[in-house]
Amino acid sequence: MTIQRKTIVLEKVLEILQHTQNAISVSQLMDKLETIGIRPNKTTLYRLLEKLVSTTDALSITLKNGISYYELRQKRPHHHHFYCTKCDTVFCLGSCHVHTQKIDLTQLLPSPKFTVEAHDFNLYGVCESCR
Amino acid sequence: MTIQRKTIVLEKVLEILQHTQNAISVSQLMDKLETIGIRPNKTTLYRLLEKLVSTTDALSITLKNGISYYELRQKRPHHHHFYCTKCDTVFCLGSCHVHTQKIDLTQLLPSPKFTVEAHDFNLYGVCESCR
DNA sequence: GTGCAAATGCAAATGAGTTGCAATTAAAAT
DNA sequence: ATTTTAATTGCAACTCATTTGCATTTGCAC
Ligand SMILES: [Mn+2]
Ligand SMILES: [Mn+2]
Ligand SMILES: [Zn+2]
Ligand SMILES: [Zn+2]
Repeated sequence: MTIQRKTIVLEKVLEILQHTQNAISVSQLMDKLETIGIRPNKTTLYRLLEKLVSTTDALSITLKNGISYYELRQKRPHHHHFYCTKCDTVFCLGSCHVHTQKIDLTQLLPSPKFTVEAHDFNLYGVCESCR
Repeated sequence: MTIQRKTIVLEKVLEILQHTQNAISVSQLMDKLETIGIRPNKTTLYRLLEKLVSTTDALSITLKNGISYYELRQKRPHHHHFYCTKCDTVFCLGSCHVHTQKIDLTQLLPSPKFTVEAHDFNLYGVCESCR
């Protein structure tokens, strides 16, 4: 373990992740970087995001379109997402209802001997500006 | 629209889908077909499943591993799934808590003007027999 | 039997994501 | 300041589920 090198790409990616309300995909990220004149190699970008996830600075969610979207953990506690099928934007939702409403997942299981390690919950539909 | 042809593959696939408790992937389906001596072309299988889905006889769920799992609609009303990360089995869960507990999704949205068309909810963990 | 749409098979393409490996580069050690 | 070392980058090739094009086969209707 040594000190992680500072890079322009890392800085800009963090900046973009900080300033967006949404979770974003690699291709959306590449597009945003392109608008500020940065065209990173996609392997580099995947590796950077993988590192952010492994250090728990970021998390990724994967939707049923098979695409992963990334966001910084620091921004919000555990919550879920809304995917707009028109504009492909992934909006963050309010606090997870499973936790706020203390929903007992055990009673949904085929057997109480199942161990639940994670859950995901996604809404699909059309966002305000796409209506 | 004409009458759909009967085929051995279709019959056997329906039979397998009928008799399993779980939602199954194309590769799991091919494995099961192979044990009864049927080795269908994978394109054919994909097309068959796509047809079952388009006629609403079946539905597919896609998990964060990027793989789609299929099941017959007639078997159960709307519900969600548990994915065992050890054996890759997708178990069907009890009735959807969003409906049974009348959870108001609107309050989770960034704005009430969002239109929710669908939701999915998946549990990930270890099943009874894999513990 | 003939005609025709449905079904099938094969190879090639797709597309997100990954991997191997060689080339760069920044930081640490000298 | 120069060398050493390890992190970072880029490129091409690869993976793997799924899709597509296209030519061939097969049931069903007449
Ligand atoms: Mn979020
Ligand atoms: Mn099910
Ligand atoms: Zn949650
Ligand atoms: Zn539900």
